[in-house]
Amino acid sequence: MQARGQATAKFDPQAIAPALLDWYDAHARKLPWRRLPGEARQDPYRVWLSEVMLQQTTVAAVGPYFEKFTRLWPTVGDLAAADDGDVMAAWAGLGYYARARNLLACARAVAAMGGTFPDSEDGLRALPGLGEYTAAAVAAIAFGRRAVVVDANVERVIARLFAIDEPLPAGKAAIRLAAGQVTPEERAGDFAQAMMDLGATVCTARSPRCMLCPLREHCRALAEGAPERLPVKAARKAKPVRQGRAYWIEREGRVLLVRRPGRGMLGGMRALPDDGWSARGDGADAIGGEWRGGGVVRHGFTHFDLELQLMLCVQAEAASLPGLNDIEGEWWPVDEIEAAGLPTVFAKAARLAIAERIG
DNA sequence: CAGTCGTGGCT
DNA sequence: TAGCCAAGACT
Repeated sequence: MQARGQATAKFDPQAIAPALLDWYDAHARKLPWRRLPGEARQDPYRVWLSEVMLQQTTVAAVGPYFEKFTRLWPTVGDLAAADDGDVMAAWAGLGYYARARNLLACARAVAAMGGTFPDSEDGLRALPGLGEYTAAAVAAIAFGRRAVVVDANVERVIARLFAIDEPLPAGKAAIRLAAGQVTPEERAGDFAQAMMDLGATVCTARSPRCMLCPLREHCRALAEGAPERLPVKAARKAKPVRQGRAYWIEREGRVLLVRRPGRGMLGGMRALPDDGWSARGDGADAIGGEWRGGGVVRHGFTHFDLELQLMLCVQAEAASLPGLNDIEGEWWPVDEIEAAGLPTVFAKAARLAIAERIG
């Protein structure tokens, strides 16, 4: 069964960290939130901010947002003092908006503690938006703590190294145990980042580049011949398609925008009025006036696909629209719609509306 | 445990 | 193309 001639005899958990750290010293990705050459340790604020942004989000997507946030709010105290709407608008397009709400709550909690982040895993874990992963990551990367950092990259690398084929999420316990066995006492932060670099560039989900892997001699899954098979994951449920309507109500070059409730789908974000496709309604569907269809926006969310029918009401005067006064909103200049901070689904709808109202 | 919660890129 | 996937947290 040793089709590729890899020696399982070399399987040695103690050899993994040194080999990986050597590889990291030579191949670490240079990322904006990593310490600069000569810096002993990374700024906890920047580590925390990047880790929250990177939750379920790619490095490429995070880059511009990290630059924007650190430019607008260089310290956790600056962020704590920021206006909620400004922060939500700055987050627009990055997704999972509960992260932005928790980000502000966390910044304010830290500010209330004197502006200094807790330096222990337990202390960090108690902050809003920091779960098991993020608390461990910040503790290790920013504070040099020996913490076992397990994200999807680490799960994949460990599942392959140890040939753990118990399906996730049930297999997380075994993976975490194994991760603890290979996490070094020193340089735990570098080790965590090395595991994630390896997972992102070499030990990838689809077609792992095992020929380039510094741990190939230590990998049971490779020795068994099919590393891409791991980790095993439970099948996903099919996504339903939901229908909805959004309303573009414009007069004198301004469009009516609303603020969505503070929790739930797109919570806290600026938006177009809609008919309740996301379990809410703002009354716009009851407005009388001259409406015309403006095309359909298709947008995929995590657990459903949306077909959003855009409705346009451009030339009517506000006073002539029965029911409009029932909506709490703001008239936003259409020319500056990019600055409104709309989530992507509504940004798509706005682009379509602007194209439609011209043609 | 299982559902909720975005988005863009890759295969 | 359609599905899969990503530095998860929260309820």
